Amino acid sequence: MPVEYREEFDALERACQERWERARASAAPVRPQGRKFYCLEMLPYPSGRLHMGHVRNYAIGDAVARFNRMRGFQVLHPMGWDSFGLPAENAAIKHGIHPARWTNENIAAMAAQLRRLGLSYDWEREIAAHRPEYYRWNQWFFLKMLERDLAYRSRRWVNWCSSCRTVLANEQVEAGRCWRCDSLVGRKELEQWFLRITRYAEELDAELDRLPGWPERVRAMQRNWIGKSQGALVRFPILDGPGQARAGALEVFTTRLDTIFGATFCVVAPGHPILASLPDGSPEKARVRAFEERAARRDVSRAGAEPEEKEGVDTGLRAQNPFSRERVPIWVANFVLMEYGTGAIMAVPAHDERDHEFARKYALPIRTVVVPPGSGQAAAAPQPAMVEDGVLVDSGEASGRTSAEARLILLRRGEEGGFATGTVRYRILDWGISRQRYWGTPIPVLYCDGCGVVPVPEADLPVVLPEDAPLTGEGGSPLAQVASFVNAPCPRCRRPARRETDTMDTFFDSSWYFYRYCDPRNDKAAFDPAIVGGWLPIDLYVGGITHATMHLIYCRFFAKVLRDIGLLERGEPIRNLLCQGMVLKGGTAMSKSKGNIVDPDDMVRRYGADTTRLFTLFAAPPEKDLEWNEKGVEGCFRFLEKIWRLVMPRASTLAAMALPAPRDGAEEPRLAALRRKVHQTIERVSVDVQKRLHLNTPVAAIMELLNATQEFERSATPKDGPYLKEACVTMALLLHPFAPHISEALWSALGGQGSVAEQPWPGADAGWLKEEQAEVVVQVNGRLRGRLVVPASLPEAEVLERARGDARLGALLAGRPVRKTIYLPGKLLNIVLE
RNA sequence: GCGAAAGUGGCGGAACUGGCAGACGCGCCGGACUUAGGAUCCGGUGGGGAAACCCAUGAGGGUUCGAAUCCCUCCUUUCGCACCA
Repeated sequence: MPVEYREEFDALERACQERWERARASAAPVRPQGRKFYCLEMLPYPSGRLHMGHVRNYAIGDAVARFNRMRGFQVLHPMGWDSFGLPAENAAIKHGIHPARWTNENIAAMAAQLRRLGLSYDWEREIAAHRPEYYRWNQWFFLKMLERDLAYRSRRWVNWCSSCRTVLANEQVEAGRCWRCDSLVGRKELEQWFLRITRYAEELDAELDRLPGWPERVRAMQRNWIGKSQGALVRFPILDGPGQARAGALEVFTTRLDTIFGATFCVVAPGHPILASLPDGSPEKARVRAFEERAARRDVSRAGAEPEEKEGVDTGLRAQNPFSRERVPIWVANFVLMEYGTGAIMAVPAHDERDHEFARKYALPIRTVVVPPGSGQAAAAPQPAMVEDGVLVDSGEASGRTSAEARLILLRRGEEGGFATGTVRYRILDWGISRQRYWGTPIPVLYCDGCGVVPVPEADLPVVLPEDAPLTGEGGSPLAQVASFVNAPCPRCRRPARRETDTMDTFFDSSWYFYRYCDPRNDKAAFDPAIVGGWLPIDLYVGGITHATMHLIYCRFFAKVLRDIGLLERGEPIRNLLCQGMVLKGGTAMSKSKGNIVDPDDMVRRYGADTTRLFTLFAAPPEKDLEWNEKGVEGCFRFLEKIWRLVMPRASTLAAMALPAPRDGAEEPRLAALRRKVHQTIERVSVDVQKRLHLNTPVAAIMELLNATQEFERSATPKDGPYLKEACVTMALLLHPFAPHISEALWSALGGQGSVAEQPWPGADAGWLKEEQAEVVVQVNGRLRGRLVVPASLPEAEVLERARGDARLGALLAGRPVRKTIYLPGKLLNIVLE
């Protein structure tokens, strides 16, 4: 009695994994020769336990990696750890475990889980962000950016999470709440290090159009985030204010210069510098100050929430519309943002909803200057605002022109007059990277009373994170309390200086790790550009959609910086991006709080790695959410059991046989049908994985082949052996990307030499893909009326004759003139009657 | 509101360039083997109809010999952005 799969899978999978490891089956060469494929999955945070989202992510990547290895590519498929960050520090505060120990133990546990899944990583390239030999290059990149004025220090209002006691990037604030702990985000003013990502805003935006291998929604999200908008800066001279006349001008940004003759007032944001010019002691100043204080208070908890009621006060300042020469009031109001544009706007209530709402509330004038094309002069103010482009009225020389023309005409005039400039603005802000945290990369600068900000010399890198910082969760940066770290001589003057005590945002770590994988043990440089040049770009990057705007913008920014430094050839590191869907249970994401977690270890114990992986691939296409279904898992397990039961009892017999010659069996329908199915399956699996990146349909195709082979086997005689063998061997090969362990067992049982992983991917024989006897679908007036089995090459006229000869079809066609026919050879005949 | 994606059996999903709707799996129904079956194997399974046929891919229209697929209008869901001037 042969061994059942149920009893065998665990030992079998472990044995395979040991063999692969011993044989270094997944090791990539230093430099690829010939065709290369860089297959990458997003760097995980070592939380300590794998979840199903990880398993799905890695099963997808591994299927693609194994497939391409068999296709003869040299595949780089690495894995590592995004091992700096808050949870390690929180664990230290809560349980008194040192972050390093916690992190290392978690890495060991998760690496063991990954190994048990049989993922084909080149573990010799493993990296971890918290190791000095890695983060030293963070520091080196930071120094390079400092040299190029891409890193700078600035005092700025930042998002402050009082629970995590740290600064958050805008991207880390979701609807006014901390992306990790979900508590309300406040504001605080701090000296921060920034990276000048805005210098690359234009390129980051423009190149989105040249990333055809990226999902449209990710590109849309990035476009939105970068927020490019074309417009003009217009200077409104200040005419007078409370108590006195004054010089100067208010600069506003607008994308609707065509509406400028309708600008009946200006609005500045709270905190706008012009407000400081109000004379102390004036009632206007008091009014404005009171308003600003109210606005600032509200700002703290409302960031990202619903827009609030528009409010403002008249500053008493008056400016002149440089186009219409009209005198307009300047207001301060809560709906204008200091962070965007110039922090000041011209308000055109007739043609902007927000301005309209504000003007109604405070009874400010509303003047129509754009009307829909074809309508005459509009007298009354539109209600609500008419925001679309149209034709201008009451706008001087631009009257009668379209909005688009008017924008050009007015801009030219403004430029000639010296009061307007065409410009482009971006919503994206510079990337604040300072974190008041311990478990991160120390920022390599010192502060010297004599020399100011002094970078740590390259030769002194890495600035190593001290081990003994007090982690209490209170106070500012833990490093500030480590005297032996803080106090260091100034590299320039040698006098006592203080080290920077903030650490880097961990997105810095993950912005360049995929270069390091190419050259992971280099201790002279972050990487050798020649080696990286051979492997990049990443041919497939698989990860969650959650990183669409943060990680995936930062790493594009890094690529451009590294290109400009001369380390990279290209500024876009990722050719194809696959954002896999979430793994759900009961319609929602698995989470501890919902108690709906499915434990990967548990699945592997009960069904094995192959089944667990197979289910995550089979149940849904990669980019869609996947609903976990235990019955579906059992279905996948049954599939592997069936193939096992088909092959194993016959394996030794089949192993002794030869495969059939290329055209053998062509005359006998049973044999031909099986061979055709074999080759059609090869074709389907190959095309779906390679061209469409669909992994559920290839699995389904192999299941079909199994069903066909089982049926064939039931009526098989000993002389059918070679054909049965061909089907079984093909299944063993095709299955390898999806269920690699069982494929090895089937392969060697069938007499295969070496590992399946080393076999060339089977090619479909074109001769078997063509059906010789084709089933032609016959339609009458576009409706399905019958089928005919005919030789595939039969001419149209004869197919029509046979249709007439068919009892049922003949009856339908009899006596009715044919207007025309449409014939797809071997597939379909549509007979259109009068 | 703006942007993106998606609506197909009881469920997950398939249908590549417009050409047999529902592959494959789950579930369900029936049968075989069995002391038993929640194991295994075989058969069936969109709806209506005795049948010929008819109806059916969110709704309605259109293009076409032919539409799940293309076009228009609308509805719903998910995601992202949201006072960005």
